[in-house]
Amino acid sequence: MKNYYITTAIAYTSGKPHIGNIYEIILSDSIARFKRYQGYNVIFQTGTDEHGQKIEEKATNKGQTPKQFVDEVASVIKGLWDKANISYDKFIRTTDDYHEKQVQKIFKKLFKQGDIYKGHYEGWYCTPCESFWTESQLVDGKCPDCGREVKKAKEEAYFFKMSKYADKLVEYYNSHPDFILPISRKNEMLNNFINKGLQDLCVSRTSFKWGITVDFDSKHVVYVWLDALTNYITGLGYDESANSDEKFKNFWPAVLHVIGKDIVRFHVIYWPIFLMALNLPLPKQVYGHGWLLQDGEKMSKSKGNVLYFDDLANVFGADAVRYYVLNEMGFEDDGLVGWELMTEKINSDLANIYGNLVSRTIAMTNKYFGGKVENKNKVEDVDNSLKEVVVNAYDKVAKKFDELKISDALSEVFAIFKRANKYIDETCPWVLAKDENNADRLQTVLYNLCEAITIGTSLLNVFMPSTTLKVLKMFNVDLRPSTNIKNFGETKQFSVVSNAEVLFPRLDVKEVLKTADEIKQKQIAEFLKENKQEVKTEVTNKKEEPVKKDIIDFETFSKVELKVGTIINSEAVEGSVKLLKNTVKIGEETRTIVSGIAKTYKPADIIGKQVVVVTNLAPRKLKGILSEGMILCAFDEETEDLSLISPIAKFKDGCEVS
RNA sequence: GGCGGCGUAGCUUAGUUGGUUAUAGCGUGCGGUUCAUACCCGCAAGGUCGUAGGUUCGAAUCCCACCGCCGCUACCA
Repeated sequence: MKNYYITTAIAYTSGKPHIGNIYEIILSDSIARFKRYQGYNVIFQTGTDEHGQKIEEKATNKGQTPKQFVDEVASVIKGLWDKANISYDKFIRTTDDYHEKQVQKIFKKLFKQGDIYKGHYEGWYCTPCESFWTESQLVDGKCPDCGREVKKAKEEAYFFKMSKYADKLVEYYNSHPDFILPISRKNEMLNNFINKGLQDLCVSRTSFKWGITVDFDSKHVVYVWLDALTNYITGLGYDESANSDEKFKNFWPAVLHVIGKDIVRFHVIYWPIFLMALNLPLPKQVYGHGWLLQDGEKMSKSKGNVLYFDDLANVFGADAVRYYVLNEMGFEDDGLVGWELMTEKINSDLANIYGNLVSRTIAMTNKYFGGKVENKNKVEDVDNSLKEVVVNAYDKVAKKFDELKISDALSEVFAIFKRANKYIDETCPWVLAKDENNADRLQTVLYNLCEAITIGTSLLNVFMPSTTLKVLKMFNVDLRPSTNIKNFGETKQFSVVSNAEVLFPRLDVKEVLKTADEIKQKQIAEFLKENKQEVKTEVTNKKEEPVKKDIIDFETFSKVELKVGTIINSEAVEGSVKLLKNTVKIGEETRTIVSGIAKTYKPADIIGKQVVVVTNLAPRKLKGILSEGMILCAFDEETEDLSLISPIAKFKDGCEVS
């Protein structure tokens, strides 16, 4: 029997996951179930990523230890996974002791063999937040989290030599064209990272404590990706000193890592390189799926539009929600979720097509034959076109699974039910029932329907595990295994329940929206409670309006030093389209200021012009040139028109603007 | 700004070695049916295939330009 190891990304325990997060788990679950159905020996692993500064902070705010905090969240997550009927074989937590131990060993090994070295992390440091930011992360040259001043700082840190393995990585990409799916992601990685030269990755932190300690240098904590990514091997019982479990030996490398498109980079660059350094085989495939968007926008608590699996499942049922997300998300694109969309889709596919088919078939079997039918072999031409669809379904579904086109696989299954509904119309059982002479033909027709439903439902099981078992029970048959899923006529006799339970009741959109609104109000209320008076405006403004900046007092404003200056020289910055390097005379001093105005102004246009300069702005390097200040401009967001701001009258350089 | 992708019916979307009348689902309209969860089946309407050029006997498909949207990334102070 062949082994198949599939993983999801591990969920970050900073809060309750929303429907978009759990989509990935449902997707992986249906793949894992299908592989088991095909006879593979499957290990399906999921779990939680529990370290990091953010969690440390959240715990502190709640007056808990980080461990208490993650224990709570992890159990919420596990509960959700269970509610969604996720058939994981292994649920790993990065706080599990065997994981922590191996991460420490791995870190030490990589350090000893020289892949990890000690250096300095240079960046902009925000003291109150205790965090480092890169130049590009800064907002207005300030801390993106709290908006306060940052200063250049150095922190001792460990780095991983990425570039050492770049060639080998590219080689692997080339020899495994399906390694990264969808293919567009691969090009992004090559163009943006690998071809431009890989930067060494910082793999330790000293700015917070909640993580796995570097055991030979306890000031340091292993940085998140080295910690989190290794879960894929530690979960199988990997041991750095060659005492790995049998499970690891049999199941590594993973056949498939299912992840969100936002973390592709970590899985197709850093993770393979870590594995190379450990001298382990690389995973066969990494699939970066799209996102579920709430009516086209990202979910946000402050808008009250975050959809949670349990809320949805309470309205539609867990299987119906699974059906919706699996059907909605394509292979490459993002998908849409929303209460109205879900109601419509579930009504049309599950209630009308599938549920109603089961219902009418059972009703007729009871009405005409007291609930028992067998194959009387009174065959007509129409039967064959029904059978053809049913018998071919399995191969089609399997092919779609191989291509990871899961929503297409689902459509192939539904083709059976659609064909069966048509078959009823073609055969008109209620007409046959009027003539005793047609009894055998009528029974054959109903038998064919029961058999088609049995096969279709067996295939549907990997998508909707619980409802499908209910249906099979209603027909008093077992799930048809893959070994004879193509044998139409396998069942000798059907003996159906006398009263078919309604599997998927039709839902009224208005009723659903009423419930949705209640949930939304509750969510907003909770959000406001958590965040007190903050961001109230965000809640009421549904449409994106230009962000109004906060009112500042005079004192804050007067911190900004503005002066009149004259541009005495200006030249284009080599290799840049937008930037001009200007020399500005401000009173006695002259400064170099780089500005993004080259689209509007040529150097000759502005030499000699007077401008207003922010003179106490932290210097910043742009395209390698140190820019000491900022020249004020008016800017039209829509037209991208731009104009320098000058004093109306010729003025003395160096004068203050206030 | 760089690299990549996309733009097809009201909505979601199929469609490359260029080749009769350009898919399919939802929604809409009409008809049929009554076993069924007012469901199912059939038919129809609806498209200048983003815009404007070019190559060709022939372009949704290939080429060029432009407009719009998206992804990654960057020097957007």
